[in-house]
Amino acid sequence: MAMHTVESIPLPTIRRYPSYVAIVHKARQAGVTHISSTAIALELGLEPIQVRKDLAACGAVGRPRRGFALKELLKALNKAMGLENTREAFLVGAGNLGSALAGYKGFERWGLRIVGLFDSSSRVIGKRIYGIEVLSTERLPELAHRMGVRLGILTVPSERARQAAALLLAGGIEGIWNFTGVRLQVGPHVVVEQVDLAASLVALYNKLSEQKERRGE
Amino acid sequence: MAMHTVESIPLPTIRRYPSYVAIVHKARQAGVTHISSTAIALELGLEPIQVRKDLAACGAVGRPRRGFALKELLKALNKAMGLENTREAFLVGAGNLGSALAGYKGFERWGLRIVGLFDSSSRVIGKRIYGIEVLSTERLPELAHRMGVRLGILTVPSERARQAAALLLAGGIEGIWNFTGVRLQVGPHVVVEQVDLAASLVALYNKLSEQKERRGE
DNA sequence: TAGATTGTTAATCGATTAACAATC
DNA sequence: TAGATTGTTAATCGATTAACAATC
Repeated sequence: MAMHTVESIPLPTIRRYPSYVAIVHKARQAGVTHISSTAIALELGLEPIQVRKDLAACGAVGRPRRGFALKELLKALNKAMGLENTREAFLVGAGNLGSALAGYKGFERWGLRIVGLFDSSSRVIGKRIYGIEVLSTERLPELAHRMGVRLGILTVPSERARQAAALLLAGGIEGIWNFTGVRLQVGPHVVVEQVDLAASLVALYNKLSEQKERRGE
Repeated sequence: MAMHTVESIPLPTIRRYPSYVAIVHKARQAGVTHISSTAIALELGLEPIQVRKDLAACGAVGRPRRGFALKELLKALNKAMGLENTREAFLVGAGNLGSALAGYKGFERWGLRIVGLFDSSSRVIGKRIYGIEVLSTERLPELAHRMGVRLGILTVPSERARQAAALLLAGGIEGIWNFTGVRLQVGPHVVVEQVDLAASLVALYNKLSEQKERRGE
């Protein structure tokens, strides 16, 4: 069967899609049926041409003078983001950040469901956090296989990052959402998305000082 | 006084600096005095040439055959990141994520001290979170001015993002670390660093499916 | 000395932005 | 129709990567 290869969408474009979705929802609630790239750009502080390029990438088609039909646009964006099916994830490290993520309802909207919490500390194991019991990390690999869970969320202290990642890999996990600053060594079968708060903080400092320099120290 | 303009460092480079610092610390504990770009690259999964470019940008100078002196390198990195002085921040939105950030000790290492917690919900106001009392958001602008706080951390639900940002701006804040998905409209005097978890999650999905495609569906 | 490593200069690559014809 | 908006094709820009001479 000849499968026509879908043009792969640049990652920076993909990252902007959630904010486009937010705008589309807002427009829907305002009662309109279409939205132009200009309007989206204005709202997000982007260039209209960039919005059009991004939307073209997901296959959305607009109409001159009207813009993009909200319903169609939403469908195209969701499809491009891979939000058609829900994904289940295990979270390792039920500390402050881990608990916060486990308690955050908003991820359901982005197709993520946290179905297991793991920790290595006996002070936490057995407790319930937002209705989910915290299990010993020892049980992770077997459960991951049995439940067919493919995503891992890593929120352990950085000293334990490697160790925890090893458990996820042993469980056959395919993708890791890594909130530790540690760069993980994973094989070619596994992908990692890094959320690096230290990097972000330092970027903020830099923007601040650049900005001050711009207007004379 | 003729001030020689410092070459501004690319943001992607700045964002990698914290992970370089982590490697340098690790090397120090291992008892060595120098480290090569090759060694750093190997550890982080980068190209040696990129590491050298990055290190050159912060003014670090290495020696052929030896690499970079850890002590000097650390000093140069810290300076480039602007970590010489500590920065105080107010956090708005003492929910799950906000509390987690307030409780995270690791930020001190990156020069950040959270000195005020604010929330609009009377169920939270007056409570103490990790030793800091949660105050009413109403008091934020005045306190920010009085205490000279210049950084704001935004962890409110997205519906209240604009409103909370307005309070920070009223308080004369210069930089916002924004954990809401909402793109804030701030004037030219204020910088925003976005931590967009939805964007990150969607990027992870994309990497997953790209990866699967690469090895035949 | 030989060879590993730095640092500079040039080439490549990918994303953003610009220009403009097509369209409703 | 006139004019706003799309979408394509080309130009620009910035970061990454390559090539290689300099250095210890």
